[in-house]
Amino acid sequence: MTVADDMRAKGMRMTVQRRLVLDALRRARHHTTAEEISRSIRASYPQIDPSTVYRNLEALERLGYVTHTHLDDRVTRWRRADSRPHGHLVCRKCGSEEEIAMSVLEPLAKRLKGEHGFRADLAHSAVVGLCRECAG
Amino acid sequence: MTVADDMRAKGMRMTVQRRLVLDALRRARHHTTAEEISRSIRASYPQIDPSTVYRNLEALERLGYVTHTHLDDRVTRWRRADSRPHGHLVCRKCGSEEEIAMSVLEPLAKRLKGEHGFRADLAHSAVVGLCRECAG
DNA sequence: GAGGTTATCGCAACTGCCCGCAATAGTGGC
DNA sequence: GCCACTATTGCGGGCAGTTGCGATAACCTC
Repeated sequence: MTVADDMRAKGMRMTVQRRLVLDALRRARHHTTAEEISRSIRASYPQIDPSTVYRNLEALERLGYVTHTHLDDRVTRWRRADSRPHGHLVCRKCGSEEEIAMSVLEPLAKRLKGEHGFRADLAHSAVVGLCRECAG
Repeated sequence: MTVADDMRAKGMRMTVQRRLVLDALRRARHHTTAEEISRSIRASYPQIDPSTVYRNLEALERLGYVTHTHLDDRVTRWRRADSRPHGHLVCRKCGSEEEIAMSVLEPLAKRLKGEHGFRADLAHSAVVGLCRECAG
């Protein structure tokens, strides 16, 4: 089942714009921003509006093809859903970012599930704090 | 030592705008938004610019008088630093919010400190996921 | 392949928030 | 009190992202 088929099966349409967003995400090897995707598409197809890119990222996310993460700035980071999930440590002072294994976050997820029935997505937002250097 | 003295000792100035922001934060009993603070101040002092409110919230945060938290929308929540810290569970589907004790988050903070030397502020961003009802 | 339905698009305007700049006004020293 | 210094302000404009709307174009049916 192709992405296009999956979309059609859900009453959605496979448009050129959608395909371009998917391609851009495939080319980007890691986290990307909507602005970056928009810019790379508009280099070849300037008539495609940034808002279309945003809406398509959301649509693809609803279908489970992409996910997004928030670090400690105002920019949303996007990645394909089939890339390996991981957590982020972001230093609020120097801005450094470190990726950490989900296994580190697992015990908290388990506890939230057990005590609150809450299915936590701990890859969704970075853990903010002070890195080793800045904590002093 | 009053807030004003503390500010002066750090080379900052106690302005009417600053005092109004502090007062608004004192009146608000829980999380507030900058927009809310701005609106309540501008009701009486319409000449005070929203950007001034934002800048003052940041200044007061640097001094340690207030902190902010991110739930799962684009709005920053502010509260006085002397209110009891706590975590948040936010459901990405129904939007429900639940407050949780910091003790639940403590073990992760301890582990991040031990394994990565990272001093995590786990009250800074909400844990996003699916609540008991939406997880099904 | 033509036609009708409606998901999606491009556009323009808007949001919460941030920033540069010239004008203003707290502050410490006299 | 008055002055000089400079932190802070209001303002205009920018940024990432969102939304309403009329026009367009994928899709299904025949």
